Amino acid sequence: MMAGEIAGKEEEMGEITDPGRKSAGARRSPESADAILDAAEAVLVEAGYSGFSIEAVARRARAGKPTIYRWWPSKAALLLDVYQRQKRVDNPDSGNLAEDLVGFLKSLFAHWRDTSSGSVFRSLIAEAQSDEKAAAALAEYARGRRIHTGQMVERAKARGEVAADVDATVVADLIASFAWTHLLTNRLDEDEATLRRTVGYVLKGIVADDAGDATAVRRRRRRIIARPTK
Amino acid sequence: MMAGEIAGKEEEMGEITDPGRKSAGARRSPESADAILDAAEAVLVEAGYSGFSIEAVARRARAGKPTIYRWWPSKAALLLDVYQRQKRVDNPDSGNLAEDLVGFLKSLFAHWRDTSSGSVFRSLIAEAQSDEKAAAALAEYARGRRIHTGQMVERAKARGEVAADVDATVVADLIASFAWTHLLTNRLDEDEATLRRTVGYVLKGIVADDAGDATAVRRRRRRIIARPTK
DNA sequence: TTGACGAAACGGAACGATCCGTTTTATATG
DNA sequence: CATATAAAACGGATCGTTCCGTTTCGTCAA
Repeated sequence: MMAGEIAGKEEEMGEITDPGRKSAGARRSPESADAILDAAEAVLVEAGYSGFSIEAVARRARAGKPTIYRWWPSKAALLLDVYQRQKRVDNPDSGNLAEDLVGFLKSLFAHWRDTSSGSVFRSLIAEAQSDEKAAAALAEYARGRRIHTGQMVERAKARGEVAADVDATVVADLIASFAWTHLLTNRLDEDEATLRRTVGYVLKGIVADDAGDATAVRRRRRRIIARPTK
Repeated sequence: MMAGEIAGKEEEMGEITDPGRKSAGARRSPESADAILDAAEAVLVEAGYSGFSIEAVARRARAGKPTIYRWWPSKAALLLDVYQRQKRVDNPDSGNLAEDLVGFLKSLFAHWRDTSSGSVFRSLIAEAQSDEKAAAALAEYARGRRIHTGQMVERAKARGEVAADVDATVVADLIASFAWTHLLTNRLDEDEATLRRTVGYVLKGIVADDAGDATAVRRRRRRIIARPTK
């Protein structure tokens, strides 16, 4: 589309005013792009986020800095592309939401821990605190993931496992928040019992069963209270 | 007392035409420490995290860089002290956990949004991704806050509002995680309805009331499933 | 078809600015 | 005298940009 528009404009200019020859020139090198992305990942793995710089990536990739800046305006943009090219964690679909959510967290933590994706993503979050464009891109990405993760909840709603008025993206936000802070605070080795307990609290709540009349009244009114305001 | 002393000194210094502080001589200067912490906060507010540097803080505080490095080994350490000197958000104690948690989130979001503390804390989280000491300090701080926030849940347990076997720090972790990601993704303006809904999901869960026998059985077994494994 | 041409991309080098963490210098104070 | 301080300076690193020579590509004329 964009390239086609530019080509069209060039032809118009050629007909109207200037018989000069116009070449499209050299093409971008996919090999260079891949080498830069590979190098970015390698530098992050080997030198950590504090050792990550465009200079280091350029050196590692045997690429010119202007080449990197031509395609990626910032460190954050580069990190985002590195993260985007990495494999995504799938949503389990076991027919049971607790199993799905626990399985999802376990897979996500293992993925973040065992590959470079954890380092990439936490670096990206850090960059987003000082780079507005990165912050916008991260917010957009997070929005998409909330919808995707929320599909597990939507399926549970369709199965009648979860109340019909539950907002799946709010639940997904809770689960993702829990994962993010675990990543940011070096807790990707959380034990499964805690994951199960946490998921259990979200699914079944924490209110007491036998607290007495006050709680019983509260439970009878639960539907009303939880009714959406929008 | 302190402010009065400084005010007097400013008048004296104005007369002398020298804006610098008096040296405390062969003693540590509390004035310098305060000036540095004040400057750190001001630089962060005015220039954002991307404009925050030890160089800028030194310039602003009219302090030598060695002086800063003598007391704070890193940007993160400085940011942590800036955050620690700021007012803490109190735990509401209304006798109702939902109100307490919603009130807590509202206060925390407002605090982070309306003062520099939000900028400080998110910068600190970002620093913790590249500085191991900062990461350890942040983890320690987060641990303390989980216990503190968990007191709202402990009180609810004592009231019989929350099941006795609920781990208060896990609940606090969920709430804090939700807050952290809101801070990191520029969502401190979240509407109260969403806060209430989120807190509601944690307190009362999201499972369906009338899903049929499967859910009823699950509810009868809930106590067993939620039994702690440790 | 071949060769020349101009445009664009490339890697490497260099640039001026800024910051880093450290050392040096001059001054003030106990 | 010993110590802390602010200011200045230091060598090194990175930033984002410009410059340079070379390569690649599409176009055109012979």
